[in-house]
Amino acid sequence: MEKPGTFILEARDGAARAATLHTAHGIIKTPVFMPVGTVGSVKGVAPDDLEAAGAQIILGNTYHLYLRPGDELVARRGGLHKFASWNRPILTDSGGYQAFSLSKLSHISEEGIEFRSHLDGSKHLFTPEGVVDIQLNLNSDIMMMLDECVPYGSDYEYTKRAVDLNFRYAGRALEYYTARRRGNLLFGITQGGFFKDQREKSIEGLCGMDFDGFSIGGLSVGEPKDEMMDFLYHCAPLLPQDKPRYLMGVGTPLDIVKGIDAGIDMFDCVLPTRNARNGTLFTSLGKVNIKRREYAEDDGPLDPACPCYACREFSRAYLRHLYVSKELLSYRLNSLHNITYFLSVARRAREAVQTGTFAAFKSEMESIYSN
RNA sequence: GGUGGGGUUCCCGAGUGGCCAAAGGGAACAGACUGUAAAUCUGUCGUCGUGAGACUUCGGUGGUUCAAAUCCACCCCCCACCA
Repeated sequence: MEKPGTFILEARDGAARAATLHTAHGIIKTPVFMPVGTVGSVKGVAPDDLEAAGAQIILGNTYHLYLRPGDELVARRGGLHKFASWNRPILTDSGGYQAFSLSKLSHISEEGIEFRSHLDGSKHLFTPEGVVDIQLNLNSDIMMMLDECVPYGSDYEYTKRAVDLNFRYAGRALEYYTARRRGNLLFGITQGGFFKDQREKSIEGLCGMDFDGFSIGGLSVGEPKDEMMDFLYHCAPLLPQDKPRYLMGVGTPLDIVKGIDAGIDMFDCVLPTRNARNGTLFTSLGKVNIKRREYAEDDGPLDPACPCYACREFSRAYLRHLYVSKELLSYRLNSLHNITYFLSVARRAREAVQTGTFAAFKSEMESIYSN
């Protein structure tokens, strides 16, 4: 077994890549989609569901797990893998995104990000160093640096200041971790808002540092889709070729395929699980709002091309009934399906890259989600 | 038979003279959701009309009034208690 962090590029098709990333809990085949399990649980499904769906790696969140149940408590339980009974790789986000999504409860300074807990209002300071410690306690395979996610609409001065601060956060996180390095990987997060020169500066600065991988943060934060794609295609090629590239928080099935097209290897998004709970299912035939009346007497499977338990065993009519009735099984089956589908999109993309048919796969996905 | 309470738009339920096509909730029908404070949120929800607006509606009938879901009379149902 290669040492954690080993990244092997296996195939390329245009800018799209197929690779393997070695971690302490196993090998990740990319492109990969990573289901989000913020508090140490992918909402609605159990680890055996995730394995059945083909999940290689899941996310956890530093901010949430630090607040509850506490990273030290998790450490005493033997780390997040053992605590949550998930033996495959885990990536933890740093909490930087929460400074953005919980901006009314947070304050960003040179020292770090101060939060008021959304649970009880208590104050907490996250520093680049402290966030590494928390993630070491969780023992995540891939740790993310504390970053400042620049909100859409921020002006140039604000963005520039954030990019500079982000650069200093990166240096502190890396220096701190290097002094106590174990088998965990630490990824840098590039920012830059919606100014290309700031994006370029952030990438140039971070990628000069010895991170194990690099991500693009701060996209899909409310900007128009065209703008997101413009920045994605501009930034992805600027990231190092020989390290994993991670597009944070993105996206729809088509976004993911376009991300791969731009040269991204890793994706995470709450969309498959959140939308599953809200009745929107992604299928090989496009988006299905399972609550719609038209499915009330539809005896066919949700997605005839999907091998998941929900599609194998149940009809659209039954899935609609479960959703409308707010049955707990609805959340599980819908989540299981969407996760299975997202994972299959990444897996098919990988196969397409390996066989040199990625362009055809991409246009197939574009036609499915054209409307 | 007596006394008291009640019948409101698909359901529950506010409303006791004009600001009422009628609060609120539910149901129904659509839509949103992108490093999860989200099993959440938004819209529509009498009919016709793009719209202004017009028309119909608060158990029934008749009446009072400029104006009635709201007041009066009678009638029809329902509930509780007493005989």
